[in-house]
Amino acid sequence: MTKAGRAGTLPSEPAQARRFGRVRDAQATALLEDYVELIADLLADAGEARLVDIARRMGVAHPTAAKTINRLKRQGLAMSEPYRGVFLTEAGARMAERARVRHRLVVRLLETLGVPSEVAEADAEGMEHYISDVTERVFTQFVGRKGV
Amino acid sequence: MTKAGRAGTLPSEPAQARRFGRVRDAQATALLEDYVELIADLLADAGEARLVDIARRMGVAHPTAAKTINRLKRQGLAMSEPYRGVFLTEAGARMAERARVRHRLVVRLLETLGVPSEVAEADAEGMEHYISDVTERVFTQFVGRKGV
DNA sequence: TTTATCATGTAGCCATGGCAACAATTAATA
DNA sequence: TATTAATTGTTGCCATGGCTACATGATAAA
Repeated sequence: MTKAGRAGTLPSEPAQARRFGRVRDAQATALLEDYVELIADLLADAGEARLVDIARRMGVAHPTAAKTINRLKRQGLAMSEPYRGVFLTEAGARMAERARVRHRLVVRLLETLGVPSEVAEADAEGMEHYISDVTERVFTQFVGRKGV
Repeated sequence: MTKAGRAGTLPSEPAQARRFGRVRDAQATALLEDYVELIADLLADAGEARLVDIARRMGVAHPTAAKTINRLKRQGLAMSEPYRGVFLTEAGARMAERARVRHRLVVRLLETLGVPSEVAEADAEGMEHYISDVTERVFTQFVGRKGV
C-alpha cells in the first residue's frame, strides 16, 4: 500500500528528525532554566534562595531539588556552600535573565491574545522553553504593536 | 534580609508549585503524543508505521523507539504483532487526533503572527504540548478571525 | 546550655529515554 | 532455494528526575 489518506502531511525525514532533536535539546535545558529563573527570583525577592523554598516552589521533595542544584553547580550555573543558600554564577544569572525575558514575553503575548492571566502564567511556564529567537522577535513585535 | 529588588515577581508558593506540577505532567505525555501523532501520520501517509521509519523520523536509535512503543502498548495506546508494523488503538487514535489539531493550530497561530513556516513547524513541535484548553480556544478564535 | 526543631546532605530505589552490541526473524536477491 | 540484507527484538549500560528514609548540621526555644 502506498500513499493513501492525508498524503503530504509528513515533512522530510531529516527535517522531522532535526525538529525532534531540537525538542529534546530544549527539554534537557528546560528544567535548568526553570531552576535558575526561580533562584534569581528568590534572590531578588527575598535576598536568598534556600533549598526548602526552591523545593516547595518547584513542588518537589527537597532531595530532588538538591540533586538538580548539584547539576546546576556541575554545569557552572550555580554555587553554594554546605548548609547555605544557593547563588548564581555569571552564566547562571545570564541564563536566568534570558529565561525571565522569554517568560514575560510569552505571558504578555498570551494575555494580548485574550488568555486570562492565570492561564497565561501557567501555559507560559511550559511554552517558554521552546520559543526560537525568530519567534521571540515576532512575539516582541506583536505585543509591542498591540501596546499592552 | 527581606523584600529587596524586584519584589512581587513571585507568585504564591502553592500556585507556583501547581504550575510546575502541570508542566511535569505535560512533559510526561509529550513524548507519547509525538509518537502517536507520528504513527497516525505514517499510517495515513504510507499505510503502515514501521519501527525503522518511526525511529528515523524521531531521530533516535531503533531500540529507543521500540521501548517507547512498548510503553504505548502498556498504556493501551498502540498495538502490534511481533515483527510487524505498529497500529493505534481507539484511545491512541483519539490522542493522535487531538495532538494533530493542536499542532496544526499552533503552526497556524505562529504563521499568522508572521513566523516563517519552517520555524513555526519547529517551534510548534515543542510548544503544542503545553497549550491548555482555554488557550487553545483563544488561538482558534484568533487564527479564525485573521482568516489565513 | 541543652534540647528540640528545622534545614541540608546522602543513600538507595524506581521509571524514563537515550545509546551500542548482539540475537532472531523476515524479506530480497543471487 | 540458499544466502545475504534489512528489520525487529533483547540486553545491558548511562544520565535524569522523581521519591523515601535516614544522617548530619544549624537554629530556635526551653
